[in-house]
Amino acid sequence: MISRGETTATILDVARRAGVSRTTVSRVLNEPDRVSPGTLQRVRAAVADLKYAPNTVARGLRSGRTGLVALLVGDISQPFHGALAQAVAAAAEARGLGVILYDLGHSRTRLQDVLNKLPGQGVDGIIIATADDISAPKIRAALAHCLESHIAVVTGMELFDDDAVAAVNFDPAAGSRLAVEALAEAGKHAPALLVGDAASPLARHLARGAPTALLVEAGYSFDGAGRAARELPREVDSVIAATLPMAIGAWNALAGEGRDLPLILCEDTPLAAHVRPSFTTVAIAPETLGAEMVRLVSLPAQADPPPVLNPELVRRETF
Amino acid sequence: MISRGETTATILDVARRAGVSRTTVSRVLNEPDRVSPGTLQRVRAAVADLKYAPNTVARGLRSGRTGLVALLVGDISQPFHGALAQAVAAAAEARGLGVILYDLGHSRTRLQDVLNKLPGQGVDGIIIATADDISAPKIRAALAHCLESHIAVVTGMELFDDDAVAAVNFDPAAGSRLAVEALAEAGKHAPALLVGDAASPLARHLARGAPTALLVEAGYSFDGAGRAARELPREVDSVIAATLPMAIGAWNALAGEGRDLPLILCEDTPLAAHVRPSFTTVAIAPETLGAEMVRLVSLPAQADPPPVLNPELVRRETF
DNA sequence: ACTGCATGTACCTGTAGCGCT
DNA sequence: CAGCGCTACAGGTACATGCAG
Repeated sequence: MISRGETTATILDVARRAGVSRTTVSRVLNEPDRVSPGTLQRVRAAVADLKYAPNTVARGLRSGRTGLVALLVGDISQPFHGALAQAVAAAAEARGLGVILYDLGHSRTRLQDVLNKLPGQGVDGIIIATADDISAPKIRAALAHCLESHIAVVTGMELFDDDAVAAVNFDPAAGSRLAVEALAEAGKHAPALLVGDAASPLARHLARGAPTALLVEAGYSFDGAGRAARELPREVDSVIAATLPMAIGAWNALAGEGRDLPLILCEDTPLAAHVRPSFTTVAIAPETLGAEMVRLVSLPAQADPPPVLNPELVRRETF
Repeated sequence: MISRGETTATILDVARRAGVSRTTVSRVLNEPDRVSPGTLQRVRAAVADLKYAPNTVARGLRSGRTGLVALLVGDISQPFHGALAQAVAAAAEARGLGVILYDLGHSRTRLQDVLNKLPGQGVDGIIIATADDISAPKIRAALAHCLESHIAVVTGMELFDDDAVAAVNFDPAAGSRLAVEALAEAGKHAPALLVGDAASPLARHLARGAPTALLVEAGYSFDGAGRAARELPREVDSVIAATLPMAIGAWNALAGEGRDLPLILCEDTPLAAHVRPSFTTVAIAPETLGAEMVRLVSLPAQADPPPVLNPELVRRETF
């Protein structure tokens, strides 16, 4: 049924068919203003006839831009990262960019390996969408090499102070602060803050916004959060959780013990609204984050500072 | 991208430093057996000295292989697709391949657009991990074009009978059959089968394995499944659901009406085990599926037929 | 003539810079 | 200057050839 045989058309085929040179075809594609209407039309007809699509590999070799962006996520199987990847893919598509996916599994050595490999891969930009600590010297060195190779680098939050690396202007502390305030208004003054890795920048940011909260490290898993929740001191009267799986794990563990503490989740994902119970969140929509990351990565290095993104409190069943 | 003469060495720099020709350096990298031990060592030393990494764009242009595989998913924000993407990324990494992510949003026209673009993108393979109908003539034509361009194509299940497109040897009907049998043993003989899109191959496969079940189309969303569940006839005594969000939506809707029907979910994802209630599944682990897809896509076209993957019943709280 | 190893050169497909009309 | 073409690349790999033993 599906047959093979013909080969794909090159720019030369189009040029011959339209009776022009390769250069002219190239111009029709890249600078149409500089081509006369007549040739424009003939070339475009030839392009359509032959179903010509420029070979991005060849283009990349000559121009130095591949139209590819690397997306580095901590763990793509987590609901939030899935939603974020979707947003990034959509925003990238809108700008004619492709997205290469790298799942880090929260591993620092893996991050380092990937960063070392990327300059040779010919990507135009790197989006680091992990909340893990990436300040190790070897990682900094790898990042520096990427920047030397003129690859734009963007992080999802302020991971370290370095002007060369753009960061989305979103402070997780604003979210945890909002959560603490909302809980306080409801008379809850002793929240626990459940984070995956206490040493991670995300955890430190969240803790900064919730200085009164009891910081608890629970790993990123359901079970870890469940165990941590069961060991929460009696005086803890509410919970702020970093990720949805952790929130679910903690909630189920507490419910199993008959403890019904209000809980606020610090990330937004469609699932949070639809699981039972649905989770109250303070967060930024993944769509917003993804779009902003892609915008930053495709921007010239020293552009105006990114706009501040403020998290929003969405009340649902857990608080 | 990579600027010349500064930080990034080319194969010519290595060749000069080692006192050999470019060809020899190339061979050291690609066919080390064909190089004498002495030169091998000298060239490798030069490579290390200059921290040389081959430019994959240039390599791709000449060799026609880029080491990139396109992963087309129906909706990456769905938990199952996230887990699958993770598995695919891991398996690809193990074979030295990169993964370009395309989110289709269950749109046929989007699939068509992507397939039309891929031959020019220089990908070596395409993994179609959607369960949607892809048999439209225009899509077939686009697929044919990909195959003509010597791009390997793999689907996650039998989407149509075509030898040129490899498919994972997994029959969803085996899963739904298993589900029906398990329910029957428990005295449940009138299950409803909740699918996202009744016209999709997945739905048809599942229906084939569960001919006695009432087929209900619910869209892929929580809410759609909830509405569909509320309208289930009284005689329905159990539910088989295609996706986790649908299972959650249906379960919550039924619970809201005090109806407590046993439910079996036909896809596996970590979340299924950890939400409350945890969902009984008949499925194949995403890791297995992902690994198999990558294996098939990196195989020569007419290799031996893929091994049969059999779904497994995992009992949890919903049945 | 056959082997083992290295070299030379023609590509792969576009785009940049400059030149011509 | 507008409109288009020529040619030299970009950085590798395929293939044919060269040259010892």
